[in-house]
Amino acid sequence: MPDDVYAACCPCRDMLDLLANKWSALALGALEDGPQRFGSLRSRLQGISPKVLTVTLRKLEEHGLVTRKVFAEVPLRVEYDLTPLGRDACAPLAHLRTWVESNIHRFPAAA
Amino acid sequence: MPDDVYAACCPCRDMLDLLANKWSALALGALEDGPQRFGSLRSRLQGISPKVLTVTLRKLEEHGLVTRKVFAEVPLRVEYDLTPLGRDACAPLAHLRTWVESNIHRFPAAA
DNA sequence: GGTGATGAGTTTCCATTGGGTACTGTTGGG
DNA sequence: CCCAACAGTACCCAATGGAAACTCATCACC
Repeated sequence: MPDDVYAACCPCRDMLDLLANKWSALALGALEDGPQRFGSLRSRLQGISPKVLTVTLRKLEEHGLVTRKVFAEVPLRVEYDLTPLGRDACAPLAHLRTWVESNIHRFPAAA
Repeated sequence: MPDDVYAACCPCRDMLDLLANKWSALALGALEDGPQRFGSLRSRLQGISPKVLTVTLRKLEEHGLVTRKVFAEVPLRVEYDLTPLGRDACAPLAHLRTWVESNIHRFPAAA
C-alpha cells in the first residue's frame, strides 16, 4: 500500500493538506449547488478576503478539483465549477462539516 | 440554524479549522488504535517535528478531543488518548483520509 | 562519580502562509 | 466625465510551519 497518508513521501500527504483546510472545505461545499461566480463565493464564505479566496480557488484549480471559466462580458464574469473529482471530494468534506455542526454543542468553551 | 460553518461568527468555524488540518486529522486517526505515547505518535506521523506535534496535541486537548496523562515514571511516560468526542470525530476524518488514499491516482501531477 | 541512554518535550531561528486593507483595470450607464 | 460593478492584485504585517539543537530528570553502567 504505497498510498498512505501517514507516509511523509506519499503525494497523498499533499492532497490531504489541500483538502483538510477550512477554506477548501467550505469552498468545495459552496460549489456543490452549481457553478458560482467569485463574488457569490465570497459572500457565501463569510469573512474570507478576496486574496485568500483567490489563492484557495487557484490551488483547487491547479489540482484538478475546480474549473475556472472566464466570460468576456462586461462587467467581467468568472465562473468556478467542480470537476468530477472535485464533486467526489465533496462527500467526505460534507460529512466533516455536518459532523462539526451537529456536535458543536459538545465542545467545551463553545456555545 | 445558528450552527452553520459558513457563518463567520459561529464557533463551528473554529472547530472546523481545528479538525480540517493535516496534522489533526492524522493525529486523531493514529489515536484510534488506542492510547499512544508522544514518541509513538511522532513516528507514526512521519515527518512531524516535535514542536508541531506538541502544539497539535495541546490544541486538541484544549478543545476536549484528546486527554494527556503523565505517568511519574523514569523515563517519563506521557499517554495521549481520545475522549468520547475525539473518538466520534474520527469517523468523518477517516472518511476523508481513505477518500484521499483511494482517489490519489485521479489527481493530476500526482503519482 | 562521570557518561550515556531514554522520553518528552523546549528554544531558537527562518521561511512560508494567512489575512486585512487598499488599489487596479475594463467598460457601460447617467 | 465620472461613477458603479466585477474580479481580482499589491502591499503589508502577524501568525504558523518546520528544521535543528538544546534541556531536564533519572537510572544503568563503567
